[in-house]
Amino acid sequence: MPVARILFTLPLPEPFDYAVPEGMEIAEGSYVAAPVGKYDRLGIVVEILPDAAGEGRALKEVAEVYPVPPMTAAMRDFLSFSARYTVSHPGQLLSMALRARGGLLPSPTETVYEATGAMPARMTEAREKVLEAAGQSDALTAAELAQAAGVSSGVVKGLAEAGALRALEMLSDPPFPKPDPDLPGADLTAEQEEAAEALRAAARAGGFQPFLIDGVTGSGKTEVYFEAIAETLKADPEAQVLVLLPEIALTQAILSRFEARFGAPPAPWHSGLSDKERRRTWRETAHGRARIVIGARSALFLPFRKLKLVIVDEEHDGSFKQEEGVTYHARDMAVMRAKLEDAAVILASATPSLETIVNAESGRYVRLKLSARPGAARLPDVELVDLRADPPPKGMWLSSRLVNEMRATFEAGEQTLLFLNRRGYAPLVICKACGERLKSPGTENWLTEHRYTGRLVCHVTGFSMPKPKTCPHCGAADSLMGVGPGVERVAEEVRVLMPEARIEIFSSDTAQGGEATRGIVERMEAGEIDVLIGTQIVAKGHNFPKLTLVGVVDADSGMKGGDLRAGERTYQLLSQVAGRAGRAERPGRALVQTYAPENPAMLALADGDRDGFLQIERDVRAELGLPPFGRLAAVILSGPTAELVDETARTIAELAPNGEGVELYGPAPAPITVLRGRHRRRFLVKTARNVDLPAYMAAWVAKLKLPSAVRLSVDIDPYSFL
DNA sequence: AGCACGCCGACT
DNA sequence: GTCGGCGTGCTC
Repeated sequence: MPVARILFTLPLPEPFDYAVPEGMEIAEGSYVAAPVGKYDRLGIVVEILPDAAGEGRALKEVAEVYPVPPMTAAMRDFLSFSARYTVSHPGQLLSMALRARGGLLPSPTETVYEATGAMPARMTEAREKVLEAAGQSDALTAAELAQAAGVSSGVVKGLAEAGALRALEMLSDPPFPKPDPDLPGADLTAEQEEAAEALRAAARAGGFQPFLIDGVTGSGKTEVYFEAIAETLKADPEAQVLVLLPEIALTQAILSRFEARFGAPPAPWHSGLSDKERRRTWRETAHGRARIVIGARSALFLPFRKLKLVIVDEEHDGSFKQEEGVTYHARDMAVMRAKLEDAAVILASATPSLETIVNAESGRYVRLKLSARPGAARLPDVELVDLRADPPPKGMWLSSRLVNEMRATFEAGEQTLLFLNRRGYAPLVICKACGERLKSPGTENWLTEHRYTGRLVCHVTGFSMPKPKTCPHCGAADSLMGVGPGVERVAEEVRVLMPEARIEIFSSDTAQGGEATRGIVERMEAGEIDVLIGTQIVAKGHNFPKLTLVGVVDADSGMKGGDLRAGERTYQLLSQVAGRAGRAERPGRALVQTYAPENPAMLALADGDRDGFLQIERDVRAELGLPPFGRLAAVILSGPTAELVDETARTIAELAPNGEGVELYGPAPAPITVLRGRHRRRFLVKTARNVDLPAYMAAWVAKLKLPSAVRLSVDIDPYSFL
């Protein structure tokens, strides 16, 4: 009997061996169930050993082979690579690829009803309503039909018995309609056509090839990559395409654009899907029938049969970084997946990340530049406001220059967006009597005053308390004072300066959940808001036609603050926020308030000189040996008490292997010091570019024996490290 | 992951 | 005397 070596979706130390019963159809990559201990568990066959391998061993038998085409070797390689790269267990990566277990079995069927045209012998009001509902839409189930007609499902049954409705068995997860790559695409400009042709040529040639589409908003990036999709689908009738987007960009609008171009909507994959929708997309992808899949970062782990093209749109977007559990960056993993699949990969952005720019300039990626189309929104004129020359009055934050522009904008019936990346009223509370700075318990984090809720909040740990009447340090009454600007305070200032304007705050405090966010966005679109004051939440994918002025309240705060990507993000944020401003006939302007107008990064910003700005960023990172010129990983320890975690941190620090070109920093409190009652400490590991960082991390972790209450997680390529 | 086995504290 | 806490080890 042959032996199947099976990797399970369990944290077992290695794949386990099972006997393959006579007559069982099994292959490498087969999805199987086999007994582990008491239960049958899900796994995949990673290897089939010859008959002799089972001799003299008491092996259990494979219980079941699922009727799904075996996982491809490329996908299995991708999972192994990802497990090694992220310093995670292979079984954990396999679970990520098997998120929709229902997809392993054929689609269930359901009974649906359609009108036969015959009238029942006895007609009632309820029966009429059902027949009317049945005539209006495609076949519905009894429950759906009854609900549409507002009657009980007994009426439907009665009509079926009377011969007026016909029962049909239908798949409850039907295949997706086939996209048609031969439908005509958009008319392309010469520049777009040139880019599209480069992509089409790659699709025809096949094989791994990475591209960057580097084009400003409105330059037609989507139309250009649509051509790559069309050519890929034409070149091979089995080829599949994966399009990754940030979760928030997965809107009906983008699905409609795909449908308009290919005559059918793509198969969707994101966190909001129901179980049914999820298993449908999974099954259709695994069988190779879903030809275009559009999804958020986790779609990267779908088991395609023949993946020939991967697109990462908005590749700079921070939400491609998975921060919990298995931490990965979907953009980087997408490139690796494409490589293992021998597929083309297209990264697209108006503000590419520095990593991607460096790859493009070194020639690893083919760069396709798209400039703005005539008539499309232009990037706004950016003007620096020197706060040393035009300081706001004491306790205020807006310069006279900015206020004058805001008034003029308001009088013209246009909108202003003020950008300040600080939630709440004031980022610091001090006591006028004794000078005490109020901090979050057990940390050095300042408490932020939130007037709206009347509380003091720690934005790092989530600690919050009502604002005390007296100073907790010296006991003085009414002595606590908020220092520095937050969006609430700037809103207060605008209310005083422009009492007639309609003002709203847009931050994660005022826009909890999609509902509230949509409300603000709709009011802004409808012109019901004159001044919107927002944190970085405003940068996300909105288009406000009447927005013509963007004011950056404190550009300096974004540039410092210990976060490696702060400068880069400020630039991206600003060009995105500012990019929303204005139309062709109403050009936008951006006023950027700064105390350092001579700072080269600020000057590049003012000139709209993205390449110059990136050059500065690149020099800084190269100097410090930071990504993409070096590698970073973080180790996070968490446990029930600070003492236990600190002690564990000291022990594991001593066990860190010495490595050439490896620097270890920490332990230090993690960016989120206390999370769900667990205290966290963090190490940062910085290595030279040529060091195998995952191997180093794995070697370190393997040596450790932690107290059971302490958990350790490794974050390769950490994104936030304030 | 789940589960069994096993060794110490307060209960019918 | 036992019920049950979770630390440790095992699953082909």
